[in-house]
Amino acid sequence: MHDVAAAAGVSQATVSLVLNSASGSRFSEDTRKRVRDAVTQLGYRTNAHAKTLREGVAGMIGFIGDSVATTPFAGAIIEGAQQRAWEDGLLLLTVNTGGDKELEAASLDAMLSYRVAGVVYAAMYHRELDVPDALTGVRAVVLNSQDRAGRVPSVAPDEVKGGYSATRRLLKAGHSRVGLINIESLESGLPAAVGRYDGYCTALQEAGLEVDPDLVRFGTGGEEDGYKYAMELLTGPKPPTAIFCANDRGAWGAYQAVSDLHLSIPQDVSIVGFDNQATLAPFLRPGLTTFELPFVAMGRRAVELILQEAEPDGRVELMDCPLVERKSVTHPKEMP
Amino acid sequence: MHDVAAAAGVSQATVSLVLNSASGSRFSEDTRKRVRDAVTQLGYRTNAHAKTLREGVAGMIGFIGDSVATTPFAGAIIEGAQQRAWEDGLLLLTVNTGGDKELEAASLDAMLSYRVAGVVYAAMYHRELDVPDALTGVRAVVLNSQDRAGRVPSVAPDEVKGGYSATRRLLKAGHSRVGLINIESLESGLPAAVGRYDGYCTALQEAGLEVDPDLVRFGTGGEEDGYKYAMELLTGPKPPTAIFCANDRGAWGAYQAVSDLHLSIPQDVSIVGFDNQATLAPFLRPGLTTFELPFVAMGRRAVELILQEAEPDGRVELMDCPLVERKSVTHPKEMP
DNA sequence: TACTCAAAGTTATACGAATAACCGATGAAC
DNA sequence: GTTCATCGGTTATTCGTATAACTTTGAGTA
Repeated sequence: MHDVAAAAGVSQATVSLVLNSASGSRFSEDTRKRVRDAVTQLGYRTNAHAKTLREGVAGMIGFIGDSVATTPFAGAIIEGAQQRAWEDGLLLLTVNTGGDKELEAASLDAMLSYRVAGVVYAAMYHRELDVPDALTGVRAVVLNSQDRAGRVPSVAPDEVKGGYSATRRLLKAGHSRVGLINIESLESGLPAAVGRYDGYCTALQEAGLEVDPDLVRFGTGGEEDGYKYAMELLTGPKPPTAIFCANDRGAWGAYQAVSDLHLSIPQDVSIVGFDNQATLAPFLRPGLTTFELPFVAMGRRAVELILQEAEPDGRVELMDCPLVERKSVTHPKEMP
Repeated sequence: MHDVAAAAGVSQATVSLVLNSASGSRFSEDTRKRVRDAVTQLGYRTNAHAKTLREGVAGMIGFIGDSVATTPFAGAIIEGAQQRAWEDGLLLLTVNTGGDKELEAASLDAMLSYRVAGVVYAAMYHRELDVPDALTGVRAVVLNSQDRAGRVPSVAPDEVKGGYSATRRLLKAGHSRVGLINIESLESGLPAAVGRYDGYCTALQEAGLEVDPDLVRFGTGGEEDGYKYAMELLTGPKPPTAIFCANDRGAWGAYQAVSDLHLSIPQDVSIVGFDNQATLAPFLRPGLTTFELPFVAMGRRAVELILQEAEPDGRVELMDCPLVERKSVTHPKEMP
């Protein structure tokens, strides 16, 4: 900047003021032009560190993920966070810890050394977690999970509503025997498993139907469980006419079971998935009707909370999972 | 740091020297203890910007990707880059441009303002690209692609060797009629399509076999093409006993075709894929033998090139695609 | 006793930008 | 003819750290 000042024949302060002050009338047009010319000619670029040093806080937001970068469907979470950050001219300083607590602490430390405006602490899957102590000193948001201690605000998908909507989708099509293949046991405490089950029950009860334990299965989220339990349900005494698979991988297994039974989707059995897994759901035949985890929206929202002036509390903000309509749902056979 | 100095009853310089100097014998043990106590008591954390300001270059590396974060199988590329960077204590400043050239230029500018130690310019898929001008002023590496102008060094998968190895794998199993379902036409110029085809031809010729155009198909990379062309090849006059699908999605389609023809993999036809797509290849039945794009290794290598002292040239560094052995290959039927 | 040397610190400065406070010249108002 | 505002800048200082160069003290040595 001194070089620019010298080249333009003005003082360093003038350069700074010309480049930054919004109210442009402070200096003569001639001077401003000389400054700008010198800038382009010298290829001058401002030093963000000097600026940060003076201003106290950097134009960066820290993003710590456990395995977000390597988890296919969660990469979008970074995308959303980064989009929103950039709208305010901020960059993202990202670290993928792979679950390594030591790396987590060390990199968080490094981020704080860079005086980031805040830290997004993102998890690969929705759960309750303990945030590192150092996080409580900064503006922080837990993403796709919730702080067990309830001190840090968080943004997470609304699993209950998701399970409710998925079940509603099938009920609305006319089904009254709706199976559920869940991704985990309720004892696991996994919000996705518990919440989607809750939503399922609520939707049924609201429609005046009972929750039939014979129609509910708890697996481990793999497609082999989807296969096994779909097989069980469909070959049972009173088979369901529709199945809500609490994840797309399970739905894939269910597709294979339906195929092996020489039945068709959706004519013989309707299926709704969950996750809208990009590499799977659109490519199944027929395309899988499913619900999307709002990764981009959640990433955006988390950054937004950091940018907000308001003092954060430990509130959990739940976001809707939108329906992605494809071809795997229709009305049951017996209904004309 | 001044506060720490005051609390410890020493000068700021002493604090700095105590905290940073490796040769510890400069100060008395007593003083050093007082300094360290003051640091922990005050919760002092060094200001990286001040440090950078003095030293000229930041402990950060810029990472610009077109859609890397949202492309499922390429997230690993960030992972690798970040791992390697962290080994030298550096953080990654990441931006996902989504192909937006304006955003790309602006964010690159911001990165340079932060005096990053270098910039990794990563592409979602392997191609030839034009790097932004501003990149030539910094230490930069093109990742998963190549600089058309040849000025910036790059790291990319060795497609030719990949195609060669895949074909070899089938030849070694005893097949002599090996089909190829490619992901794109040769005219597309797509390195993955051209390279894998080259490797395929080389392997055949090396084995004394001719490249039979009737056994080669060019699709667009979707599973529907895999289905269609596998169907064509297998119902043709002289069907292949093995097919090399130049991507896993195509292989998935081929699986479906084989199933529809009431044939079995690998008994009736062996299949080799490419990409080792995490959400697909391990879950097909039987598991798909395929080749892995070395994303983590490439990410690591790119950062390594930036960290290296050596003055970079425009060299293209090709990295091996390792074989991931599963269950979709065996010897042909007629061979006992 | 005078001199050297090591130990244990301290002082001063630079990095690059932002900005509060100041300053000189010109023209208008009273 | 003095005052006073305005224009168009400049000077000086601050942020937090690293480090070259210097100082002080005390012990050892010739």
